[in-house]
Amino acid sequence: MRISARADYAVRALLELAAAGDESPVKAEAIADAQGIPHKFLEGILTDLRRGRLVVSRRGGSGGYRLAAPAETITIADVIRVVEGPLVSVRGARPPELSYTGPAEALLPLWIALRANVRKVLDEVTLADVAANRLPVLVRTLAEDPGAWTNP
Amino acid sequence: MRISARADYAVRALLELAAAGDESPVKAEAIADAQGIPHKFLEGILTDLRRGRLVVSRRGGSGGYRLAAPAETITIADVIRVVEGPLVSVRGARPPELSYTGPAEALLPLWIALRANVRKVLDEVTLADVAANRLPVLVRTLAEDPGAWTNP
DNA sequence: GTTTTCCCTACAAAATCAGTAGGAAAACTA
DNA sequence: TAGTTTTCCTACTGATTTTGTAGGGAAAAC
Repeated sequence: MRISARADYAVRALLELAAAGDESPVKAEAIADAQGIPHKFLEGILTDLRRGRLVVSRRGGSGGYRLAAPAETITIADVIRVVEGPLVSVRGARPPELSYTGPAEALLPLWIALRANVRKVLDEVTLADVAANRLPVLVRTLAEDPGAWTNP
Repeated sequence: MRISARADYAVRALLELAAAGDESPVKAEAIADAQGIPHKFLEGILTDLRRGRLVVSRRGGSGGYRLAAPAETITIADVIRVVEGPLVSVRGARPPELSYTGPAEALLPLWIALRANVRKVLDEVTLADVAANRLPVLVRTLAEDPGAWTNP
């Protein structure tokens, strides 16, 4: 289960916009520099985000990108869905589209539960939460468990 | 965040072994037929599972595969780690290896929390649980929420 | 009218995914 | 011992996805 570079970059780009506020747009190159993202690659990602209505853009001298909605209303799950598609998929299909037989029958509710627990984190955290370093209590609790940081 | 065909097939193959019990080994072809998995592809997966010490094999007439340990002691996370590597990775790296700057700093604890919540499901469910359709209460509860089955 | 910046298309190397093919080695059976 | 069965090993292939790069066109600001 991997988060692609596209998704990671998309979230970081939006966090820069969330931090910049609503006064003036931020240029793609400024975002790329701030977060160390290849600038032409980022442009493609920003196009996806615009088509997904998460950002609005303006061209010209004092142009750039702004969030299309308040940072408090955009969740991390929203971002991943725009750039990566479904949050969780199994063999390219969403869990409800799968069918299992024999001893594997209970796999379907398992994948559903997995997706539910992923949503519990990504659907609850907004860009504003991350940018201000104020994660919801549930998420803080999960992250504060010492075992959560050890590798296997 | 996707579960690959390899991982899905691996879990289903092991569930067939869990259901078969310990008496006699199950042939690769029998597993492939039972679960509708391409047989030569499955052979490669079973090799991984053997190298990962999740199954043992025997050749010849009455050969086949058996679980290397009781089904109650092998978790779904174990299986995914053997065939896919780390449970959750971001841009190919495990969360603790990442570093973020500026407004993205709180992304690291977020990915850690995400991984922790994935583990809460996959580390707690064993092959025996799924094969017998007796998922742990936590997982049942997650899967029974009606909203968990709706797509976006 | 010039500059700036987004916007669009096309391309491409590399990795991953999902298999296939053919046979060698080992174990069992008779 | 000979023959059958099944795992085990190596290699290969085609499709898709990922992660970018290159070059220029269109709109907006100044």
